[in-house]
Amino acid sequence: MSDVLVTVVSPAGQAEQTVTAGTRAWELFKDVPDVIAARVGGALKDLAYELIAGDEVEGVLIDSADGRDILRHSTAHVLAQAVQDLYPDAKLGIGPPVENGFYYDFDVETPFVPEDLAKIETRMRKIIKENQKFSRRVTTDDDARAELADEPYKLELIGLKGSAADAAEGAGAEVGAGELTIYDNLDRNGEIAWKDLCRGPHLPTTKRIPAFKLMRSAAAYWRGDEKNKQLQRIYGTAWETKEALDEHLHRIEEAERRDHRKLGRDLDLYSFPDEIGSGLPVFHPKGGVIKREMEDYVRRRHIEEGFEYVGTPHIAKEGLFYTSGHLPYYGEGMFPALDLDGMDYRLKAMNCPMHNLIFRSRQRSYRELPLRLFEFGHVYRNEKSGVIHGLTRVRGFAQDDSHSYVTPEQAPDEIRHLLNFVLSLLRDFGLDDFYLELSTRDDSKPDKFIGSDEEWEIATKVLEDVCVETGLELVPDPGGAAYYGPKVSVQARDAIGRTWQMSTIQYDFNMPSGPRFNLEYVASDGTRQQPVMIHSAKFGSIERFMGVLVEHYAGAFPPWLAPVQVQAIPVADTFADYLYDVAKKMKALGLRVEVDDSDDRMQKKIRNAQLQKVPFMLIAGADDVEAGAVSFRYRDGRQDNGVPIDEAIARVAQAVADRVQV
RNA sequence: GCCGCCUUAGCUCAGUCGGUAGAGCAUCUCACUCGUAAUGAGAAGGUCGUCAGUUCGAUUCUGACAGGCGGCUCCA
Repeated sequence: MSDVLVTVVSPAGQAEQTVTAGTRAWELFKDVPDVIAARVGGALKDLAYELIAGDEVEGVLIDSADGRDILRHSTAHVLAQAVQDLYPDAKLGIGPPVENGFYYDFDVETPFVPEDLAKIETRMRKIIKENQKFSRRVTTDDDARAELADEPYKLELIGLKGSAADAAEGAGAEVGAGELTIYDNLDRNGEIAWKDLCRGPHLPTTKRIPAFKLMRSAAAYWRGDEKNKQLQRIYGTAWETKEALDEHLHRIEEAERRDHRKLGRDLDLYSFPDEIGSGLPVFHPKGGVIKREMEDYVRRRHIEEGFEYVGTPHIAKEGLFYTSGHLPYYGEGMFPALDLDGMDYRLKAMNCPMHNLIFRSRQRSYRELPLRLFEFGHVYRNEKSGVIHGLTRVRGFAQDDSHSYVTPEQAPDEIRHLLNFVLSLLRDFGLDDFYLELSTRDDSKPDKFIGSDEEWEIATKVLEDVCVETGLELVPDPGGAAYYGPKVSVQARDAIGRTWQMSTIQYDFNMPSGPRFNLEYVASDGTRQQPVMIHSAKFGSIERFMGVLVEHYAGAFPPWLAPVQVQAIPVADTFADYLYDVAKKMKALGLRVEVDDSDDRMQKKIRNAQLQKVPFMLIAGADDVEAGAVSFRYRDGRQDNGVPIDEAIARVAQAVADRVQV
């Protein structure tokens, strides 16, 4: 038997090793139980892979990103096996790993209920305990079709092989671009217990699944297209250890604790009255404070950055939205028409048409450009009922919307200016971890976009160049553009690592054009030229941004945003007047102070202030009165007693002015 | 919009195998005047999401609708 020379790559470095022909990858790693797959020449392989001369082999640890994907994908297989054991008529869809877990789609007669999940989970544990072996087998298209004749969705995937990754998210996990493979699950006797069309790789055996949990079931359209049948999707999660699973479940609890819908109720910020309608929030006084602080600050910053504040109505004659292209291209997103004296009016879904009319209200000179119009424009969008979600997805909202009218030459600078402005604003609100997404046209759907190929190319290039300059991560989003132009969106990561789409900047050569608004300015040579317009929303929407801030801060706002900045608490009733005097001085500086003069005991008042997440508690009793001082208690329980009144006031005022967290 | 689940007091939740309901917190009243996360007592509060149907009788069973939740699709 001949020997083969392979290179083993490990964190320690590379080492050449001679093994006998027929040696399998697992033999290189038998001392490292956490290795569950191999990376050979960059490609992931099963541990059963047979080494050939010249291979560069690296062990894949179960707790690495690739290792977790493999673990989760294998767990998805176990899920599918369990489902078909219990529901033999279930047809298989796809079952890829996703962030923090996996899912598998099934076509079943009756949808799964929570009790079914419990049953399936039990069955899965049994399969895991049986220590079934994942065994890879190469097949041909024709053989696979014969073997999987009862699996209509798998047959469809075989037909899509190679382009599967484009055809449906996750389908690439089933059929790769290369050869077609089936994985057999072999029981102790080597009998095939179950099998699935799959690209792999997989764990060596089911017993290598250390910890998993089924999370929920839901419907999902086959291949992500709402024209297709809905399959029943089961979501689960799997981890390298029981501890890692527990941590994951704990993180989910933490996210629930921060849910802005719950905190909005607890902190009396806003509500969603049924009587008004789905997706139409109302802001209570405390939410109103946050909203006003946000608006005041952003309005001021816009003016400092050269924007002019304008105002436009919520409703307009329908013709305007034909001119803008909204009705033909965005019609299903708009509310139905209201008939007034035989004339159809529409609630606006975007502010740009109105701003264009302001631009067009008189002749414009090149000397005025860039002309920057800005407002908090309230827009109304007829969102499908199933997508409405707290403040982050609503039907009526205010955009901090601006339109910059520029010459084509000015466009790159203006976009740069806007992007830096956006990022600085988000940082001011405490978000400082971003990436950018560049949404471009879907060339296969020309009827969804207006304008020429050349114009799109220029616009996209300008946006891309500016994005690259920022040095931030840039993620492509093909097909995500607005109908009138490509878009950059700023995605911000919050305190617990979730990302939110906030700001957008869009380059638009279409609306100013002849067939639309026919916007013009007089150039230095006296000719009439068409400006480019750049749409930009910094928060995206005030509502969504507030929702994100609530979750980011878990309701514990920095003082400048906190609805109540100082809660004054007398140790006993007799000290209330003393605190009223302090509060009066603070109010004179514009600070938001409340004195709790209720009948509650001070301990209860502290508890209440704590639950309301007030940044400063100001406590005063006999000791403080005697010293002309007050005592601070902070949200983390920290105390600072006997602070002279003037110093205490200055301390609060400073924290507000500096927009810092305390 | 689609699929599943859910809807009992302001909030969180019990409960009624069909005979019109209960707790804690919050609210109000009274007493207590207290040094860093819940003082005590009492009161008030619900046509059990809405509308139909079955029934002697429906909060409970059935259906439709509305709203919510989790996904899918979509999106600021």
